[in-house]
Parts: sequence; C-alpha cells; structure tokens
Amino acid sequence: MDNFGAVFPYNSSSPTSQTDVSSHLSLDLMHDYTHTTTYSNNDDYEQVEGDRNLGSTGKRSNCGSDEVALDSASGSGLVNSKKSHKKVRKPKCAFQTRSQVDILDDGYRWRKYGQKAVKNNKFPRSYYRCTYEGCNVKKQVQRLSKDEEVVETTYEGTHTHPIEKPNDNFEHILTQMQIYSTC
DNA sequence: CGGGTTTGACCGGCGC
DNA sequence: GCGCCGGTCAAACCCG
Repeated sequence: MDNFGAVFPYNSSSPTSQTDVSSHLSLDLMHDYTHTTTYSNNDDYEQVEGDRNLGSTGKRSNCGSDEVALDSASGSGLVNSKKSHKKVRKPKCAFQTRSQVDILDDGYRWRKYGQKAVKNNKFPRSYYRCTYEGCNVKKQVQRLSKDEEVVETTYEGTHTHPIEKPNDNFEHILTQMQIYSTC
C-alpha cells in the first residue's frame, strides 16, 4: 500500500498521456489496486454484479462494486457492528490526475471527514464522503510527494443517486476513464 | 444557523 | 503482546 509506484502505471515510460484531457488535466487510470495483499481470500469481500453508474449518464466502469451490507456504519454511529458482521471490503478504484488543484469537481457534493499524514508522503491524505443521504461513496485524495503535480484520487463505492452538479468537463474525463479503465 | 472543515483521539488490522 | 499505521469519529471551529 505504501508504494504505489509498483502498482500504478503512472510515470513508467508512459508519457502520462499529455494529450491533455480537457484543459490541463491529464489522467492516468489505475487498475483496481485494491490492497494488493488484503484481497487474498474471497471470503473477505463479496462482489456485486450490476450496474455501476457514475452519475445519471449511465456511464459504467468496472471500478467498484460494493455496497453490500455496509450496514450501520453509515448512520447513527459505528456501534460494534464490526463484530457481528463479516467485514465486507469494497473494491476501490484509483486514478491519478495531473492538476494544480487537489479537489476535482466531479459534480458530487463531498464532505471531508478526516485528514491523515501518511508514511512516505509529505502530503496529507484527505478523506471525503458523499453527502447525499444514503450514499456511502467515499474518496481519498492525496498528492504524491514524488511528483507534486499528481493528485491521486481513490473512489470507494457507487453513487446511489444522479450527479448533483453536472459538469461537462468531468464528464469528458469520465469518458476517458471508461476507455482506459480495466478495473 | 446550517453545512462544511479541522484536528486530536480512538480503533482495528497487521507485522514483528 | 506491542507498536505502527491507516481509517474514522466527533467536538470545536469557521464561514456564508
């Protein structure tokens, strides 16, 4: 988990597609890097087939899947549900963008719920959660210390609602994601 | 005043 | 068992 270099195609020979996807963003889709190690046994997470719609546009990507019984964790406090429920690990989908700003305006409303300094990175990682009621999508945003222009965003879960603030620019990016994504 | 951010504390997983 | 680390909580704070 610490070393994305091994997992992410970014900066390995690929010119990071400087084709500039819409404006000054270049985007490098990652594979579903899902915890190289922790996914060892299938018991730990169940994959749900079905549409993963990124917003209302019907875009799909195989990134995530999820949402299986996330249970109580969402609302009224964590309780001890972790004891009683088998842990369900949601696949994540990560991608990197070359951008001056940390936060991509993807049209959804996010609320920051944490920030942590992470090992081997001088930039903190920020944790966001979708504010739409009942939507448990989370994302993590982190700027890479080895290339400060690169922002790595990790999405976890699937939005259960249409995009709130349609953004053509990002729509375009999503299209790219769809093309490159293998996760 | 409501909604979002900040930040220290807490918790669980994992490796040693 | 212990310590490290990532992820989350929640109170305090900020801002429009």
